Amino acid sequence: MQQSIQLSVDAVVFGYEAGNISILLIKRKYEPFKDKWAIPGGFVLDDESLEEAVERELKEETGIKINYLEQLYTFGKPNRDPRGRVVSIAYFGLIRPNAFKIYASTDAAQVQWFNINELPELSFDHKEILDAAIKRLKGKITYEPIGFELLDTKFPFSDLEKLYSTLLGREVDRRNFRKKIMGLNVLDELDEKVSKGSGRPANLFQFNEKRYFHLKEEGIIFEI
Amino acid sequence: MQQSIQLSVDAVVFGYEAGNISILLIKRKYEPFKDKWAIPGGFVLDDESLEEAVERELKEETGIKINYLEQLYTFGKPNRDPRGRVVSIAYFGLIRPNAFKIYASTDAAQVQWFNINELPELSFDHKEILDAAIKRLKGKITYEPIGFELLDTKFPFSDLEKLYSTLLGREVDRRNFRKKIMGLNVLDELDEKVSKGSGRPANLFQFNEKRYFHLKEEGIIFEI
DNA sequence: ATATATTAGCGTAAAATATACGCATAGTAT
DNA sequence: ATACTATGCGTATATTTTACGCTAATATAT
Repeated sequence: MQQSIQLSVDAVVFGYEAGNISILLIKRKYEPFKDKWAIPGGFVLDDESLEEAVERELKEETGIKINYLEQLYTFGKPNRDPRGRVVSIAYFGLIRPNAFKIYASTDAAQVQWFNINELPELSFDHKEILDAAIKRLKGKITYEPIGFELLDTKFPFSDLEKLYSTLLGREVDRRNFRKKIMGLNVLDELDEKVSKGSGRPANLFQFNEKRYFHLKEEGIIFEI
Repeated sequence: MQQSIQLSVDAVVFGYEAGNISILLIKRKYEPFKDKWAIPGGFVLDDESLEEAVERELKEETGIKINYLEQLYTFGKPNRDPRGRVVSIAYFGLIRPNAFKIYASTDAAQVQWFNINELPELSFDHKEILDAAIKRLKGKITYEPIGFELLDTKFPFSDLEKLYSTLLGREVDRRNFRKKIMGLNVLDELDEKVSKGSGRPANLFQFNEKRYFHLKEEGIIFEI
C-alpha cells in the first residue's frame, strides 16, 4: 500500500455586516496560483485533527479565530491541484467581520473581505467549494436558527430581519417574521434601547445561547 | 512538506425490505480487527476519484454495485486507526438488498446484512460513522423524497408507507400520508394490481424518475 | 353460501399555522 | 408644531395539517 495523496483543509468564512454578506479570501504568495485569490487553508499535519488544522491555518493566514466551523464537503478529484493529488476537506465558518482584525502572514500575501456579489477569480477549484458553501448557508436558514455568530451580542430586531432578507434574497414581512422568531423563544429582550437616525428607538435583543444551540441541535423547520 | 497520512473511503449501505432496515457489513480478513465486523471500505488509489474508490471497494468487498451514493462526512481524528494516521471519507448508500447477490472477496472474509437493531460490535470508529449515517438517513426524509432506491420498481402504496413509518419509528396516518405524497406528483399510478394475502388488492405505483430527482434537487420540506 | 376479517382508497370537518395588512407609538428632522 | 420614519402589536383571512368516518374489494372462517 503506497499512496501519495496529500491532505489539506480549506475554510469558507462568511461575514455579515449591515446588510452585506462577505467572504474572507487570501492572495496567494507562492506558486501555483501566485498572486491569485483563494480560500484560506493548507496542509494537515500528521498529529493534528482536521478541525485543529483549519483553525491553525485560519489563524496563520488571516489572523482570525473562529468559533463556529462546520465541515462542508470533501473535494477529491484527481486533478484539482497542479502540484499532484491533493484531497481537501472544506469547512464553513461564520463570523462578524469586525470581531477580529485580519492580517496576512505565512502563505498569504494579503487578506481581504469580499462582498459575495463582487468576488474575484479564484484559484484551484475554489469557486466550486465556495458555491457549495453558499448553497449550504442559504439552505441552513430554513432548518436552523442562524445569526448568533453573525450579529453583535446585542442587536435591534431589525438587524436579524435584515440578515434573513439578505440571505433569502427577498423581502420578509416584518411583523410576521417577528412573530415567528419570537415564537421560537431564542431571543431575550433587554431593557436597553438604541436609536440610529430617525424613527422610533428599538429595543435590543440577544440570543439565548442555551435555547439557540438546543434548536440548532434539534433542527427546526421554519419557513420564513 | 512531508505528510504521512493515508486516505480511505468507507460506505454505509442501507437496505430496506418488508419493514426492516438493514446495513451491509463485512467481516475483516486481516489485522487490525481481524474477524471483527466493519463497514466496507478501503484505501483510495492515487488516480481515482473518491466516488470511484468507494464504488470499487464496494464491488470488491461485497459484490454490490450501488446507484445512489452520497458523501456523508470525513472522519479524521489522529488515532482512529491503529495502523497510523488514516483519514476516511464516509459515504452513504441506499439499495434493495435483493437487487444484488452479495459475496465476500479481497479484504472481506464474509459479507452480511444486519438488521439495524441487531448490530454487532464494530471495528475502528465505525460505530460513530454508522450513527452519523443513521442520523442522516432519518433526517433526509423530512426534506427530500425517499424510496426510489429502496423499493421495488413497482410497489403498492402501502410499501412506501411502511418504509416511512419504519424510518420515522412511528405510525403515520395512512390517509393523510397518501394525500401528501400524491400531492408531490412523484408517483405514477399503474394499471396493475397486486393481492398479497387478504384484503383488497392494491394498485401498483412507480416513481416518476424525472419528478423524483427534480424534487431531490430542489429540496422539499414536508412533515409527515 | 354467507358472514367476518383485512387491506385499500376517498372524503370532509376541525384545528393549527401562515399570510396580509391596519394602526398606534416614540423618537428624529424641518 | 408638523411631518417623517422605523418600531411594535394586533386581527381577519387563507392555507395547511390533523383527525377520523365511511365504502370497496378481496381472503378466510363458519
